[in-house]
Amino acid sequence: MEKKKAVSIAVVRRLPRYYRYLEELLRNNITKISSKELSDRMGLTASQIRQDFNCFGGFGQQGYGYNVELLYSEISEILGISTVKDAIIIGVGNLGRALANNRDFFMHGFRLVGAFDVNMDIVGRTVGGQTVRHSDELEKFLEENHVDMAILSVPPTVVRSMVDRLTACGIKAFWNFSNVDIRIEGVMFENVHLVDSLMTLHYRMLDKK
Amino acid sequence: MEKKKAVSIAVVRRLPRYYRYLEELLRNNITKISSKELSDRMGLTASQIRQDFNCFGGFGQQGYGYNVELLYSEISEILGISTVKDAIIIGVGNLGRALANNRDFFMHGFRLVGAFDVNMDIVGRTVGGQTVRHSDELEKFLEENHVDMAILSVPPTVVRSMVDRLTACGIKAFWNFSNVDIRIEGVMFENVHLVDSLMTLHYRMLDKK
DNA sequence: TAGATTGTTAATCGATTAACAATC
DNA sequence: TAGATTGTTAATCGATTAACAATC
Repeated sequence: MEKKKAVSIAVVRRLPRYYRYLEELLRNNITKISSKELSDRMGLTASQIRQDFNCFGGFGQQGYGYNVELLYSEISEILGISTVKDAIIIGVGNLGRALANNRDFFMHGFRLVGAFDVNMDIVGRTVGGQTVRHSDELEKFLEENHVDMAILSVPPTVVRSMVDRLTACGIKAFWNFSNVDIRIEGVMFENVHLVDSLMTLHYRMLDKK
Repeated sequence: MEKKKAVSIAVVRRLPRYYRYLEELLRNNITKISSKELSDRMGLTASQIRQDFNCFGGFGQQGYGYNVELLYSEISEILGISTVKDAIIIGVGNLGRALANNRDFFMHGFRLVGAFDVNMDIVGRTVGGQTVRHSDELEKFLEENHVDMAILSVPPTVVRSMVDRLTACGIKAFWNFSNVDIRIEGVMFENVHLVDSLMTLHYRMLDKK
């Protein structure tokens, strides 16, 4: 019925970027933009931009270009910004705290509904508007509350068992900062492997010289 | 002379992953592995693994497979782990502090040699073994010290001017957390756009249902 | 209407996968 | 030697770019 050949991951990963650039255009009161002009700003080809947008429908007008406001709202719609999903954070160390306290992360389709840690010095503190609970309470919490996604900022050694517990409770999406790859059928992992990113940069710096 | 057709970015981004998996094999005292076996563990094809390694040379042995220790040391060599580069961090808010204090990030080819912020509440504190300096001292510091790379964890509004100042002082590599894209000829940006990552996850979660 | 720019089909390019001869 | 598995060439697949007819 709504079959139209799945949108490739390459396209999906460009969507937030389009969203950002359109946001900026709006801020600057630019009402109209052509694929050529946008491609210059973003460092893409005009052709790619038109191809990308046409995965979702024809948002432009021949001879004119794209209406920025319309395009922005279409892309917001596609990204589903207005559909708020419930997230919890597991591991409230330095990184976890930074993530939980960053309002920016929770203005784009997610809200934080819980925070967990095993460290008794941290349990009871407040991060991102949530009182940190002990990880032992996880199963009980998940039984009583609706949660769509879990942020993983725990040490690599405990990730696997944590993911097992969470998936057992029905969690099917993870924003994973643990630098460990996990693949489970039907479960979605968005990995942010910071060490990998850093090593890639390092390699490219050597390469350059 | 050492011309052999540049290694594609897709391959480069897999290198740290190979490195991680090989590290784990070593930890488990596994001395030998075939491309097939590694491909099962990593969720790649054996063919891709052999292609990837052969961008850098033949590390295997027909009929046997790969010696884990040798392969690990070759990949370490390729990634240049032992060549330590000097990094500074600009912006020591929640995220900047988490990055600076994470020893893990500075055990893979980088060391932190300076930290800067404009907030007087933060200037003078210690993060990642460095006393936070005021950003006004940046140019003087860069004149007197060798710096290869700058970590950008400042608000989006000030990134551009900060990058301009840093590139004017000769910095040619950035680990960029600011969620702003900057492109400058001859300057390398490794972007970690956390909000983009989160929005991508959000989209994929909607898509699923 | 003429000019501009889209939507879309076709061509190209690059990356992944398959196949197999080389060889340990 | 026979079996296994690499290194490497060829085939396939998918994503990007180019081209152009449709149309505002």
